[in-house]
Amino acid sequence: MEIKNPLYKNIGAHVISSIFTIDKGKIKVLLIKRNNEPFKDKWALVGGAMYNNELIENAALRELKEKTNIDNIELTFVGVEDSLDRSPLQRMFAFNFIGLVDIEKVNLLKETTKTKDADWFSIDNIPSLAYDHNKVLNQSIEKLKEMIISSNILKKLYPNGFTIPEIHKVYESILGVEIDRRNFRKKLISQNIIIDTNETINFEGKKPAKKYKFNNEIQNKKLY
Amino acid sequence: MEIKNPLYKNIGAHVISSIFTIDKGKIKVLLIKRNNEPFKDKWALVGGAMYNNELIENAALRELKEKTNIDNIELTFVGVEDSLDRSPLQRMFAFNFIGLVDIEKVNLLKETTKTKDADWFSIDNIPSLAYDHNKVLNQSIEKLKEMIISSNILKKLYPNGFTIPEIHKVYESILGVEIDRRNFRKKLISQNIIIDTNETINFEGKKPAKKYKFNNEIQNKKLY
DNA sequence: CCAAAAGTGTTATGTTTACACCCATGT
DNA sequence: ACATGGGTGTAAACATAACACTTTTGG
Repeated sequence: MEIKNPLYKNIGAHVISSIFTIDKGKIKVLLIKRNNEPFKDKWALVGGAMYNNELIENAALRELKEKTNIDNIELTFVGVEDSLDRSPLQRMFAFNFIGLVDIEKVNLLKETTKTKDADWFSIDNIPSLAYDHNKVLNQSIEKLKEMIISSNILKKLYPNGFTIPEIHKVYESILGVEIDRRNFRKKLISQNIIIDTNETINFEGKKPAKKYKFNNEIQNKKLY
Repeated sequence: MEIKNPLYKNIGAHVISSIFTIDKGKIKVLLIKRNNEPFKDKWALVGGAMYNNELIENAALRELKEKTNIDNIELTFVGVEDSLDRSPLQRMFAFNFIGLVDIEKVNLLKETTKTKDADWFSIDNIPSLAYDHNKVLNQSIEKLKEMIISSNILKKLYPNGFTIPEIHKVYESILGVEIDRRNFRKKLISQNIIIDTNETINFEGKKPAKKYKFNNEIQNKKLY
């Protein structure tokens, strides 16, 4: 039994991933430069068209691997775009995801048959992107703000530990507010969210800063 | 320019709405009994197939109106189901929504050409449903739990006011925890989330209870 | 020695939790 | 008059917010 009425089919789907990282205390997103029409030579979020025999999230993971070499990543679903004309070829849904990576651990492919470049962009300096990717990225940034208030994210962004001034700066820049240094530190320590490693590293200051790690026993605690 | 590769198309979409209401202090969901194959005579959430020239949310609103006569309702997107075999006919995404209605204001259609019955079911007594609707409903209930901790929901469920014992019971039953009566009341009043209307009505007790209404000046305050 | 960032403590205020008795009404 | 649910207050624990000086290091 097959559906004959064309009103009910002939839709496709894009999968789009906003991959974020922290680079020297600044939040950045991964963009690729397209090598094919449509939008040839435009920067874009990482993604492509889903095959109709694969699951949405698997399609997003496959595209990520093909176009950037990133794998072993957890994706979080953000939402769907469904304007009728968002793609010039036919109606395409866009399923949007967020991923977080440690920039040190990524072995980024700069070129593939479908991409001619790939790079990290500060989220306050994003060029004009292909398709509706600027809109999609804004939604992903909003979602990231919701996610960052949950302590879990520390583990994904800083698997090897972090300093308090470092994450303090990240929280302020993502949330867009000032947070008192002393209260921020006190909260993370008194609520056992982070653990002192007894090492020190240099972040931005002359004076080295203590290195902490995320406490695995605390799951998903709301920070702000 | 048209996409030729069948790998990229021939997908359709269902839109599914879990419509909740409060009936005598109990949370209930609206189900319809199907009148057509597949799943003829099975209970199901309200929904149907999206046309490929309409927006997802509009499709959900249209199906709601057609099958239950409910309109003028705000839908909240919950998520997507995408298993390859969730529909017997062809691959169909399912876009799932939540809606909240005042049971007093609904003029429910019990029968249409596509439905032979419609009724409200307590969420702890749900029959076996068509398609993957049991799974979808469970996800919607989880989302409802997230939504109920935001004060905004009071306005939608109780546009005409409510008593504190009434919503206390609803919060306990949806969240599945006990909440101290005194502290619950104190929180809502001291944080100006609700306003005394100086009327009283009977809920469950012999003694009439004070009627309150949601304070429109407070938006989206987290309760728990 | 000094500039620049890291580290630290106290107080006041607000929020949350725990807990027990009286009140108004219908039967 | 009594059973049923509605209404109320206080104290302790905890969380948040505001605020300024000292320490360590590289240059």
